[in-house]
Amino acid sequence: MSIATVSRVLNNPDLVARATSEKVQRAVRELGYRPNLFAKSLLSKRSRVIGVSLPDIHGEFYAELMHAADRRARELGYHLLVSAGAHQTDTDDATPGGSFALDLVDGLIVMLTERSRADLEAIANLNIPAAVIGCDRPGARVETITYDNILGAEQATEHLLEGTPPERCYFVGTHRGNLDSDDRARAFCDALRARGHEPEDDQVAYGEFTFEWGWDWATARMDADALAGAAVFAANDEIAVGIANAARERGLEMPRDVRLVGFDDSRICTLLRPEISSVRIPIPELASEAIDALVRRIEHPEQDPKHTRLATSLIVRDSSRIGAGA
Amino acid sequence: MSIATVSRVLNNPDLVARATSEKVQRAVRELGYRPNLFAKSLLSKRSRVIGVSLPDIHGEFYAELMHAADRRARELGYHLLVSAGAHQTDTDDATPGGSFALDLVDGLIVMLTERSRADLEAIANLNIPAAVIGCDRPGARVETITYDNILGAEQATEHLLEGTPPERCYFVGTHRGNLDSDDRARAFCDALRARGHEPEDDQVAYGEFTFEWGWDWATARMDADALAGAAVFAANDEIAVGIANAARERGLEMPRDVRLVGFDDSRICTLLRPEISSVRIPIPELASEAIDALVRRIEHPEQDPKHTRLATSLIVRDSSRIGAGA
DNA sequence: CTGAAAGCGCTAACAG
DNA sequence: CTGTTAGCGCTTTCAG
Repeated sequence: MSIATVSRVLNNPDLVARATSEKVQRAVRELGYRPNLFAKSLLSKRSRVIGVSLPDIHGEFYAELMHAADRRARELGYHLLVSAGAHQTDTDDATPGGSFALDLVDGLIVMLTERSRADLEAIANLNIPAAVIGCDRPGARVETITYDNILGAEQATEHLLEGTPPERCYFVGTHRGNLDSDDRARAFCDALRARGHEPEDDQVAYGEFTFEWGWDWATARMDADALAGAAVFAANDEIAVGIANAARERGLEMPRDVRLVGFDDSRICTLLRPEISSVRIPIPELASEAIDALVRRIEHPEQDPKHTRLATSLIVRDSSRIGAGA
Repeated sequence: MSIATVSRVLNNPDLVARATSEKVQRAVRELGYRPNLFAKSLLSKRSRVIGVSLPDIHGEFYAELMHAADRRARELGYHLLVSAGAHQTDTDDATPGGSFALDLVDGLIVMLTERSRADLEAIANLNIPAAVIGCDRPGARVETITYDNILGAEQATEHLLEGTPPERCYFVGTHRGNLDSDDRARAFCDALRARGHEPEDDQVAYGEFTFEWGWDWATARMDADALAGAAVFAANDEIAVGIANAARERGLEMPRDVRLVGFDDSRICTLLRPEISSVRIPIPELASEAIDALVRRIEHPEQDPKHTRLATSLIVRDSSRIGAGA
């Protein structure tokens, strides 16, 4: 019985006689034989491993995304190699450990959150099948999967504008240059302009994606006695929670004195009282679309990259509800 | 210039003349040459990839653990291949995709949370370097890293007993068979017994690690008018938050009417008002100890496996503080 | 110090 | 249908 026959039994069972096939299969089972993947990959140039490069993003988002991505990947017979920030080290001086993963992996999913980070071009130039989450540009030679920040932010702002005059509406974001926050800020401003109000400088604030920043912003406004009667759109839920807690500490009630909407629709929104309105991002879909897109790129490189954008949707809860006085 | 020389330049630079070495290095840079990892691994039997198998645990814990593990792994030149539940499929009928990862990986980190899941023996029998988080047994042929549930639960219970009589103390856990919850329940009961009180059946409840279960448990107790004056130790923070919200809904105040301690010290504890006392697990240490242990096992298989147990510590906040009336 | 040659475990092409 | 052979890209003897 030759070694080639064994290989055939394992890969093209039809090319081999029933009798021999069964004999081989039995032997395989008894000896606990398992083909060496390195040898296999050396030949096929495929590892069935997908690399996932994430920024150092907020815990819950990361966990949900990875969970769904892992699920979809294993359905398709792939495994996930993760790293936070692998992509940076690749574009910088390539450390042995840093560039290492690229050669092991059939393709790369990169989540981009900053305008300054290595952009789509750089990723396309890696010359490896790639799918980018969170950033798109028509004509890019990589798959892109985004969520519609503008849509969600528009809905949130319109909702606030229904019960609050434009000059009393505020946007509290993270630093300029963050792709999500910038989009949301823009949609917020556009919605105000559509009502004929040009946003003042102090209506749009830039800080961090943290509880503390939300708290500090709200505290500063209250010190100036300028929060009561306002409607606030926070660029994520952490900021929103900071604002909510600061407001309550000072005796302001939601939605009576302050109306509040967050972004991400994370677990915390329904754990606080009142529950916090937020814009939902379909994270599981985001993850599985990214996996599907990348696998398509890996297995059918001849097809043109697709650019997918997922809808977001405002979930209205008591923190911003009109006529839900305490 | 021969191919062997290039190999030497890249791996044993000292075995080659300065001049040639530099010529090669320049060429490498200019041509963007990168060694094929599959060929390398085929020879060395090493991929510098660590597999991480996680149960489907709560998001935040998972995210923190992975984050710290990734960090430590890359410091040591390894990459992380994650999957939730890969280990089950390996012990069950080995699907092509399921068993696949084992051959690619230099070692495996498995987090165990259930008594019924494939245990330490099964993992040791995989015949691959392994480190287990969350479960230990003296003499096991794998590295184990655990956190001291007993210590933290003891501290929590003692703290509650300082201000509340033993017969008014309650433990609210997840289903029996969960390693963490069972340990914490046991420590709770032992602490009560040490005060001469044998815990009643209704003082220890088993449900799920969810907000809803905490809410339901608290609601049922309040329906029986039996929560006021109680001190509750919840097996995780989600349960604790459910209890906290249910209690507030019915006008009970913490810590005046109910005292509450959770477990995990997650973000939510400091976002709610009052802030929730909780037992802290040192997740980053847990992750890096696991990586270190596994890498030790991979690189020095001759050494005996170590069994590490990390301390936990009670963080007292307003939800349980004695004399912190509302 | 450098080149030639063998071989890691597998699959694919080619004979038989 | 099955065995023989070549070779994937690298490291490592072994000569020179």
